[in-house]
Amino acid sequence: MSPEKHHHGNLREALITAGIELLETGGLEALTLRKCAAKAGVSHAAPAHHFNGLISLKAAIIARCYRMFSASMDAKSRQAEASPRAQLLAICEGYLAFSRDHGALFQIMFQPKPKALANVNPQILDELNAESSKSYMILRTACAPFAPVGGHDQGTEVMVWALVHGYAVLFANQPDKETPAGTLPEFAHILPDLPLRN
Amino acid sequence: MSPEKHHHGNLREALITAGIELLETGGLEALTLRKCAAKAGVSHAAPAHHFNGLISLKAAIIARCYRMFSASMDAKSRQAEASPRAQLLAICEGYLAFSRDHGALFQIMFQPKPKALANVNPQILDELNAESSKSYMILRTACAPFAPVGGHDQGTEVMVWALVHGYAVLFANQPDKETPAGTLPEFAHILPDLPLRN
DNA sequence: GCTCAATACTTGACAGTGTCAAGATGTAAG
DNA sequence: CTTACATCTTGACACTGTCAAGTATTGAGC
Repeated sequence: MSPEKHHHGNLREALITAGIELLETGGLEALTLRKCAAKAGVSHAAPAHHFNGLISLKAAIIARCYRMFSASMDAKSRQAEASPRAQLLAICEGYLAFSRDHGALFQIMFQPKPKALANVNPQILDELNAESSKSYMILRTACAPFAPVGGHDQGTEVMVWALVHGYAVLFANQPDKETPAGTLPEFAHILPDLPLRN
Repeated sequence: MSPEKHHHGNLREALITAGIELLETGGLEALTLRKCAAKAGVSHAAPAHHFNGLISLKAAIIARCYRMFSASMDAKSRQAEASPRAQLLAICEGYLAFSRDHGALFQIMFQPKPKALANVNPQILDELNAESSKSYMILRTACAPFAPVGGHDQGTEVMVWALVHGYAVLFANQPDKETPAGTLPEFAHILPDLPLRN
């Protein structure tokens, strides 16, 4: 149970940290099992004893990314005033700030993970689902004060999520890319006016 | 200039077609230079004479994908009535239908392509930009009848694009994934009411 | 018809990648 | 001390993209 167990200490966390560093500095395709192992100072096959292949390491990395993601939204939320609209905008600004400041992390989080996810350790998968649910709950809570869009229970959160995620993917996440013609409106200008409940 | 030039004929187009087939059947990571070459019946190094590396083949594939993408939106547009709202919804339905029916193509189209794009043949890059601009113009035309959202010139098209793209990425493109809690509202229900110009 | 240069393709190699099998090494319990 | 076990290393394999060198086909000039 002690953190200093064997040769290395806690290799598991070191590999996740190494992976995030690789992503931040080199982008999506810089993430490699062997480079993570080298960065952690172990041999190329060492990770296999902690992660069920590359896909499992990715899942563990993504789980930690979701924690940073939630923190980014929470931080903006705390800085904003308490009105529902200000809170919702703050959540979205946290969403967009993360996609801007941690582009590669944002990409791997929402990159479609194919059937390969079936091979990952159930414990890691559970943690991943828990963290992503937590992030979603932040958005959902910020949407709760507003009347349901389109008369559908999940209408507001689906609309806001799609809007902010599309904005992030198309514009915020790609620093160079501008709107095909002209300047880009700020997100606050394209978020529709949402009437409050009741 | 004749289409039957050398051993193979027009290997260039055959490689693009092979790549699209690989994507459709095996997903993003099934696309491989060597598999494309094998599918076209040539040796593994043959593509190098037509494409400046894998990234150039990808760019050429994406250009063809944009053509299919535009066709999908155009088809829905022609089936719909002429009212601005019906036309805009039809364009979006074409957008979503493509993301559903050609998930891997949709993914590679909007996958963030890193600095590597600098290495692709300028001619291929021009074609890619031309095709993606054509697709964007379809959306822009459908947005034109509506008053600018947020008082910004590009407000409407940016809002609609972000909304439909986010919806596609988060829901339509991932067949299994449902909204985290409950059922998913249809896109028509989350597209806000947009007042016409003037 | 022949020569010759250019184009299209093949073969072979190299450094990477993920993954597996087998062995070595340290840890901890009996 | 011994034994079982978790951890890590070494080595191999197939696969990837890319490069260098060689071969074959095409087409133009004469």
